[in-house]
Amino acid sequence: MLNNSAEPQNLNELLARAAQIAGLTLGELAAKARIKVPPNFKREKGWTGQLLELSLGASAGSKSQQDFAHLGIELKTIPIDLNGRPLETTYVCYAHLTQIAGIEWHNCNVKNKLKQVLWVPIDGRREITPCDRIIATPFLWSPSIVQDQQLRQDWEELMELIALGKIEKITARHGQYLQLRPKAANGQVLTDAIGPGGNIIQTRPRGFYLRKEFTHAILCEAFN
DNA sequence: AGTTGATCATGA
DNA sequence: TCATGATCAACT
Repeated sequence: MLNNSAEPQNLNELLARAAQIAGLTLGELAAKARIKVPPNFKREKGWTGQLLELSLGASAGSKSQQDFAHLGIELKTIPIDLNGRPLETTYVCYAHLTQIAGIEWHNCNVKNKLKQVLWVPIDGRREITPCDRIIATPFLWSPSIVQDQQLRQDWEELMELIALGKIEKITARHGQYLQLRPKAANGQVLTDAIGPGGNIIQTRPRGFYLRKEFTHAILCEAFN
């Protein structure tokens, strides 16, 4: 998907653009971008996120940093139901499983990614065809002191297990707000990780995800 | 293979 | 019914 939209030069420009797409369907926004909407997301799972990047002028190709790096803002679409509840967990970033010495909460990818997020809630009910799904009101969010602490606690617990070579003991049930789950093209993909004896083992790549409970709280305070 | 964008689909 | 574990696509 090509990025033919100019980057917003400042925060107001970005927020103004975001406000303008509220209420549109994905079909209407796709028409503006001159791209086709898939009948479902069985194959193009990240299509909505890419449409929004394109429409809001996110800097494409800039990996491992925020979508709007010059503004320090990350863009996240989030599928919701009629009650405004999240339908899916939210991917944050890839989890490094080796060479984690020196990585602390204050300088980790999770904290950096979530410093400022432009959330774009979208009616994601599966009974509605992607073309007709309506974009709700986008809003800017930064973690509160409490939220930062919640994420930090889970992150530190997970990272400690990883550092102790217990990656294979970690399941998605760990962490109250932040969880670790497989993140790869398929189950055959392997990457290095720390083994039980401090040796290097092969395991499935993992990613950090925000639980629905956490994002629901974010949505609630935004629309209370 | 790594990392981004995520949702799918099956077992519990 | 729903979360976990698996998977899909693009790009590097």
